[in-house]
Amino acid sequence: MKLENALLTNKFSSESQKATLNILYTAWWLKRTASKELKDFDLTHEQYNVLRILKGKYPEQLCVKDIGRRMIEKSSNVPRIIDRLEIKKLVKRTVSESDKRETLISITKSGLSILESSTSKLNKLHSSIQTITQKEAEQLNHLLEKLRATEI
Amino acid sequence: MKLENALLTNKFSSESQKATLNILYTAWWLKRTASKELKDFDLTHEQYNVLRILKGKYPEQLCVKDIGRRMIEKSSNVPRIIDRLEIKKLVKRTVSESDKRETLISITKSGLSILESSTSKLNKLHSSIQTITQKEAEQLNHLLEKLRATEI
DNA sequence: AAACAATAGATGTACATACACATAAAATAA
DNA sequence: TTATTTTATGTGTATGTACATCTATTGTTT
Repeated sequence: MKLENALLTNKFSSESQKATLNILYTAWWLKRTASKELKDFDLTHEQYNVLRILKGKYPEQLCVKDIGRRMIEKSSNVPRIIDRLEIKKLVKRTVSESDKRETLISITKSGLSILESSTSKLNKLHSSIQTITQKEAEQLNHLLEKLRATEI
Repeated sequence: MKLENALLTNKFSSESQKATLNILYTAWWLKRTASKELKDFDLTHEQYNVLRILKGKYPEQLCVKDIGRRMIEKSSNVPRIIDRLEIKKLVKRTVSESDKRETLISITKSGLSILESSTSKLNKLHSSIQTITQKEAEQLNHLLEKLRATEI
C-alpha cells in the first residue's frame, strides 16, 4: 500500500521526509505482523527479541547490560522484560560470581523450545510475504545505513 | 553505523531478514532523535503527530476516528493522547452536533504556535543530518512499499 | 415504534518505553 | 585503608501500545 493511502495524506514536505514517515510506518507494520504470530506463544515482540539474543550466545550466559546492547530498541527496560520471562520460566537469573553487581541471564530448555517453534512460525510468515529480492534487500540495507550516517 | 555494530551480531539468516531488523532499528533511531528535540517543547513524538494531523486540516475539525486513520501507528490510543494535549490546552474537544457519538478535536492557537516552533526545530535537525539524495529517498520509498506489498 | 445491531469514544489492564533515581558492589583516588 | 567515583541493576513514574469491554448514540429491521 502506498504511504499516501496508509496515512490519508499527500502533504510531504520532501521525498526524504516521506521516507522518514515510510520507515516509521513500515516498522510499525512489521512489528504488528510479527506480534500477531507471537501471540499464539504468549510472547511479545520484545520478549522474543530477548530470547533470540540469549539463544545467539547459548549456552553462554549474558548479563543484563549485554542484552541491552543487542536490543533493537536501546532504551528498552531489560530488567522488566526479564521479569516477565522469568515468571514464565523461559529464562533464569543468577548473580555473577566474578562481579556481584551483574545478573547473569540464561535461557531455559522451555525458553529454547518456545523460541524454536515461534521462530519457525515467523520464518514461514516471512517467506510467505517475502516480496523483495536479495539485491533489493541489499539496496535497502545500504540506504538505511546511509540515512543513519550521523548516528552517534 | 552498520547494523552489525548497532546490534553486536552478524547472525542474519538472510539479507531480507537483516533488512527487517534494519528498518526496526532505523525507526527507533529516527523516533529517538526527533523525541530529543521535542522534549524542549514538552511534546512526545505521538502528541506531535496528532498536532501535525490537526494542522493539516485546520481550521477544519477532525473526529477521533479520523485522527486515528492518519496516525503512523494505527493502534495508537488516540483518546488518551488527546487527553494529554487537552490538559496542556493545545487542543479542544467538542461533541459533534450532527452525531453526538463523535468528539470533534480542534487545535488551539497555542497548539498551532507550539507546532510551528517545534516543526521548525525538527526541520533544521532534519536538514542538518540529511544524508541521502532525493533519488535515494525515492528508491527507499519504493523499496519499503514493495516490502509492504502483502499489507492488508 | 420497539428491538436489535453497529458505531464512536472512553476506560481498564498488561506490557513496553523513556528517563530519573536508588542501591549495592567494584574500581579508583587519597 | 578509607573515601570517592563509577558501574550494574532494579524501581518509580509518566506516557504510549494493544486489546477488551462499557456506554451512549445512531442506524436498521421487524
